Amino acid sequence: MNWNKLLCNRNELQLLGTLNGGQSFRWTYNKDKDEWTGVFSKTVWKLKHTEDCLHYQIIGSLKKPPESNIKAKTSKDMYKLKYEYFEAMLKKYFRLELPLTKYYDEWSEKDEIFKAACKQFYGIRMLAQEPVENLFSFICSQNNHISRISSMVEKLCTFYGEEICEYDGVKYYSFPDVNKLSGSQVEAKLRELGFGYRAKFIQKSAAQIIEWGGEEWFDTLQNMKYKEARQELMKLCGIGPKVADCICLMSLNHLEALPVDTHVYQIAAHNYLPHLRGKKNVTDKMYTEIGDHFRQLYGDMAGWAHTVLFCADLKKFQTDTSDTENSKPKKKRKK
DNA sequence: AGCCTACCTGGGTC
DNA sequence: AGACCCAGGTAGG
Repeated sequence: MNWNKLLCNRNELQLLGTLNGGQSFRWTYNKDKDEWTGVFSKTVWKLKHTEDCLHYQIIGSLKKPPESNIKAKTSKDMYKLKYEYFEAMLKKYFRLELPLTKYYDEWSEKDEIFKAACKQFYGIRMLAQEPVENLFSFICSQNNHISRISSMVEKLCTFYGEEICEYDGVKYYSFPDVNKLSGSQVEAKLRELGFGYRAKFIQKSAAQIIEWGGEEWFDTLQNMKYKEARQELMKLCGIGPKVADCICLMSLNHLEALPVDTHVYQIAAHNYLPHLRGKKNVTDKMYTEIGDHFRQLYGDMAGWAHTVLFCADLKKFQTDTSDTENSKPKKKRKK
């Protein structure tokens, strides 16, 4: 199979931070080959980044390029059509039309802390994910570890998605459609699979979304103002302020949405809002204050900027803990 | 409105 | 070895 490629330098895209930074849970890295394998848009992708190009392969797909009007379809024409179609999907997923280096410069100018943090964390992109996958993945994320979230997302795909292809002895599945998750037996099955109390949230939210128009409901959310879309999402069972903001930011194109979780709270309290230090948990009031602070600082793409900071705070990306340990919560020992 | 606490589960810590 | 704590939170009181 041939690699296709797109011009894209390292400052414009870093695959590690973007694909393994807690936005999507479906990418795996092959260290020996320096390749990423993952699924989005019912398509299995393989990605690799060299100095100035993003290389990609289509391993398998349930999607078909639209029929063209070209009369003489040579195999070369067909090949070209196919790859134009998939390349457009890839560009959209990574938002490659947006000039990231320019944004980094702007955020650096507005904030010295960002300027220092971003050096090691160049090329962190906000993916344009599919709302359905994004929503159900982040229902799974609550009060949970990334390793367990990933395994739960894979279970959803294996049990309720469609098989796309088999490659190197591994079967790949699409993320399920909403109606597949809305069945009355879904909660019991997910409980059995170890989803815990999230099982009910998934089934109830899916049923509610179907009632409100299915996947088209997400289109209406995209066209709303951020705050309105957020309010609508929070009407679903299992979606609170944080997950609603994740969905707004990651799949509804509301880039000012800024999810405040324990990490972001720690960053904010340590570096920006000292009066919030030492609180036991994030109240609604604090949540709003932290979000508004960053929106005021970075402007209308604050959520993207915050994701870069979030990445810099994630333990797995830290090569040296000495410069960041103060941003970590102190271990409490209770006897 | 704003502050508690229970909640499934699995991995890490002491 | 066993009882904690904690994890990209949320619903219900």
